[in-house]
This record gives sequence, C-alpha cells and structure tokens, in this order.
Amino acid sequence: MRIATWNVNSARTRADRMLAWLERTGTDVLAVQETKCRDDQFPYLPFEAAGYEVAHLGLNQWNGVAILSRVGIEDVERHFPAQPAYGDPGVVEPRAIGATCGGVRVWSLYVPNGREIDHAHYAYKLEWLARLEEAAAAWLGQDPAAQVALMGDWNVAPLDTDVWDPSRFVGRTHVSPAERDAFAAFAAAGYTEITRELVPEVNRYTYWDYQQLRFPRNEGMRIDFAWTTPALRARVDRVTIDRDERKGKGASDHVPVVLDLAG
DNA sequence: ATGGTGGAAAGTCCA
Repeated sequence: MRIATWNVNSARTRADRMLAWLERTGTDVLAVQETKCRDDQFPYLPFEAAGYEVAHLGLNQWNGVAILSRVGIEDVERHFPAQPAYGDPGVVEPRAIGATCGGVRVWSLYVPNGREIDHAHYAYKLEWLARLEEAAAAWLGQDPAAQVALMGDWNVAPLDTDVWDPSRFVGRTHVSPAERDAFAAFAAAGYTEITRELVPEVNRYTYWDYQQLRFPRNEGMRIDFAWTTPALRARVDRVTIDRDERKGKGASDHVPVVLDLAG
C-alpha cells in the first residue's frame, strides 16, 4: 500500500495535477492540506471517477484538509479531541481529519503557521501541537498495536539543516526551541518520524516559497512529516519526497511525501 | 519596483 501527504495549496486549482499524480504514482491514500474551500466546493467528481473516496473538512477559503482513498475510508473524524480554537469568537479551524484506510488510521494535519513569535497565532500553534500530542498518546495507549500515521504540513523545521539558510530564521517561527520541543514530544509519546528515518539526507526539502527563485536555487524548508506508531513504522519500506512535483507551471509550493508499506 | 508570488468570501488576508 502507498500512502502520501501533500499540501496542495488549493484543491480546486490543483485537482487535475493531483489526480494525474495519484494515477501516475499509484498512490492508494492521500492526506491533503490547504484545500482552501468549503465542503460543497471540493472537486469530488474527478477523484470519485478515478476510484477514490473523499473525506473533506473545510469551512471557508482558509486551511481545509482531506483524505482521498481507494482502499476504503471508515470512521471519519473531523478535528482531533480537544483541538484548540482560534480567534474571537473562537473557531475550531479545519486543520485535522482522520479516517481508517486499508487498516491504517490516517490523519491529515495542517499545523498552524505561527506567523511571528510574539503573535497570538504562535501560542495557538504550540497549544495545538500539545493537544495533538495528548490525543496521539491516548490513541497509542488504548491500542499499542494501532497503525497510526500523523501526516501533514507541520510548519516546523526540526533541524537547522531543514531550512536553506538558518541565519535568516533567527528569531522567526518554524525553528524556535518551543516549536521543536512540541514536535519532538511525539517521539516521547511512542511515535517515530519515519520520513527522517528513511530519508536522513540534508537539503531534502518539501517546501519552497514561490518568490525569489527559491525552488531553482533549492532554497527550501523541510516541514512535511509523518509520525508513525511502532506497528506502522515496521511496515514502512521506503519514503520518497517527490521533488519533481514542484516543477512546472501550476505547482503547489509543497511536494508530496510518500510512504510505501509492506503488504 | 523592495511582497519581487500565488491563492482565496474582492479586497485584503494568508502563507
């Protein structure tokens, strides 16, 4: 089975490209972030025609997450337990959706950006990660044999080598010790970040800004990851960061990260 | 030109 995560930066703009990629790579399950649409606006038809079932969560033009699966999609869960709200009045944003696909509990996650260190969005980001870690720990605690994948755009660069020029990120979000601690907490909860384990090489980015020729210069960031439970980790044979998908007109600013599972 | 790109309730917010 092949499962992947991809921040597509608008599902409507990218539907053709997403479908072509799914069919070309033979991907069975895709966790999608930044669909940027409401549920009624999602382009279900082309995916369903290609044999994929769709679970989508979107409230407006911001955020939006989905899971596409051709191996079944059961027990869909919108938001994780105790997922924090943001703003006044507080809104639980569409940043997390879970479903069981081919026996794997897949979560598509779009972690809040944080914006600036002194911004309310940054505190929200840390709280969001802390509550997610608690939920993740509980899932594994309830079933130590569970196959869970926490996949998505984490908006955290865990290592200095995950950003193209660390000197430019001093005092910025994505690299702060608090964010890195919040990210690392998933390891203490019993999960393994399998993409790092199988693709340890530096300068293997998953995101490049649209501006200033960042992609041709390979000035990117590695911020898309997949935390896996022990039972799922044992099945992951290969991880691929599909850098080529950043090329050409109409690309997302993120590329797919792919997990190949045994069996 | 100093947000230089791209996507989204269409005017500004978000990344």
